[in-house]
Amino acid sequence: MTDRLRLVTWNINSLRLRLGLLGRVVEEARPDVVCLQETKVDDANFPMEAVRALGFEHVLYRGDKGYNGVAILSKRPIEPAGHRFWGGVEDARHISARLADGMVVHNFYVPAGGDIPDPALNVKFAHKLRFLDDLTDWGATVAGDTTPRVMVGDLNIAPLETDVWSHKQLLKVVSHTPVEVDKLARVQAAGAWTDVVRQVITPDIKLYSWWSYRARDWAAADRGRRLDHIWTDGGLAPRVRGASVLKDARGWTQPSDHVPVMVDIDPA
DNA sequence: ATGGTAGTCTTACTA
Repeated sequence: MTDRLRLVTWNINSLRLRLGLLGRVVEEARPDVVCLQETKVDDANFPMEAVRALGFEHVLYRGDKGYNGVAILSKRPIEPAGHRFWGGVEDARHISARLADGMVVHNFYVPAGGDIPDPALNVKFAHKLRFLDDLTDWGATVAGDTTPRVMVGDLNIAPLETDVWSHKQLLKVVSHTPVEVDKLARVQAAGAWTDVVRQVITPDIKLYSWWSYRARDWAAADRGRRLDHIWTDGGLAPRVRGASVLKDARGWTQPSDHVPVMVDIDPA
């Protein structure tokens, strides 16, 4: 019998620059597992000693020099559960880990997709759409699996009207366009995923996990989007006891533009 | 109002 698992996902926007803020998240939230995106560090320079000093003895990471990069930090033993490339581009946007009870955690950093929401004019948007199609194909292969599955990360899509500050004003803005929202729904359906954050914080409530650096006053404008997600398979979803978004982290000194999102999962 | 800010491979690229 193990204790309840506390899982955090956070686009940290440079791990090395924000080791101190990671320490603050760890101190305040006491997570057992932390999934990071945009670590922006290649594997040779991963700050393993600093991460270990925060209490994470079990760490998996894959990075690119200066861009992308994902990591799974764990206080409990984990083993690698595979990784691959998505959408035909070889960058570090996926890593997965298996815990001792068999639960597999997949950590994703979906491409932001650039500014123009047209795959014919914007190769970054085309890559984002192909990435989502690959996630759908993959989901179909794991949907029947009885292994407890968790999928987290910066999916760079805000699917619900209450996931954005203005549904109408963002319909043509990459992250909330109908083509992306439709494709994310296909990913979710194919993999039989449950959005467990919205299971706890119901869709009638506005909820954001990202606020642009470009606002004069991010809190006053509050023009946020919910880009960071935690999904589980249907069997695991009833074991999710709580979900929260650590909005305060956006107001810390030299913050990431994303804030941590967290759930607690009961043992089987 | 087609800007604005932040981080890194820094005078260019990504987000």
